[in-house]
Amino acid sequence: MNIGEVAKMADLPIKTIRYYEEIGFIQPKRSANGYRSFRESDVHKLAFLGRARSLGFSIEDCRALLQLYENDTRASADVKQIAQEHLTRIDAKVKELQAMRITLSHLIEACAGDDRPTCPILSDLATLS
Amino acid sequence: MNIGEVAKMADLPIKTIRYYEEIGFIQPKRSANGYRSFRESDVHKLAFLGRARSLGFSIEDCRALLQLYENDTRASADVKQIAQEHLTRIDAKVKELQAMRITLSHLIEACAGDDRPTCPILSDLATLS
DNA sequence: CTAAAGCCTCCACCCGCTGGAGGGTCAAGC
DNA sequence: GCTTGACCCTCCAGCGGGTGGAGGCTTTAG
Repeated sequence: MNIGEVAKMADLPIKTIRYYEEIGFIQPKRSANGYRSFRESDVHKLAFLGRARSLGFSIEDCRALLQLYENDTRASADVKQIAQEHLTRIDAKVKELQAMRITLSHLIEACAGDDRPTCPILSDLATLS
Repeated sequence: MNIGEVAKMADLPIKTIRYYEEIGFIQPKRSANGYRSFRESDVHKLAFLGRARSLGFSIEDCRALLQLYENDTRASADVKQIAQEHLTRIDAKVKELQAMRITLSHLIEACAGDDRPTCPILSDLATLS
């Protein structure tokens, strides 16, 4: 399979697939013309990576997950730990964003949003903490 | 004032202040020895920027906000619009993270997390969508 | 035979800093 | 006067995770 077909099957941009090869996620062979030649298993790996990335796992998490995926003697505890740590990071991020959200929505509510210069949003930003 | 003092007052890393000069947020003069020489107004601007950044505004948002801040004839509507758009982006991000969170927490719950290789997390990731 | 589509490599860029190398300057203590 | 250490400077590289484009092959369709 050529890269274009694989890109459609794994639902990933061509550039991303080449990048994933560069960082060692896959090692497709080359045809005589220099084109990458992908196997079914590459498509599976790429789909796996795409799904993991869409759940927000970092590239390094993906690398670890991929290794576990390919390791028959893995312990599910190792997978769970990676996922758990990632969930913790997500929760932290959500909290951070929600804190911003609250402050911001209060400021927006307080702002007249007309043609006058007085603005509680700017006043807040200008406040020395 | 030298950069170190300013960094403490505005609660920003020195590197960040130099970067903010580089991208045109401030234009401190130079002393004879080549050191940056900051005014009170620079400290105010930097604190403003720090606060805006901590609310998640992008650098380009900050640039616009700073211009409005310094413009006596601004319309608060312009400020409000920037804030509103930013809030919308935050909401989108929160939703995205929460969707990940839900999927991920279900998978984690379903995973035994022991020394056996069977793992619903990996099974899910490997599922072709 | 030609045009378009597809593939290749390589390099630069995005954001918002951050770290480090390799240096000059200044204030305090001896 | 000299050293030490804290400051300051510039310049370059790198983070994550790709993305865009230039410039050039190859393959395929008509």
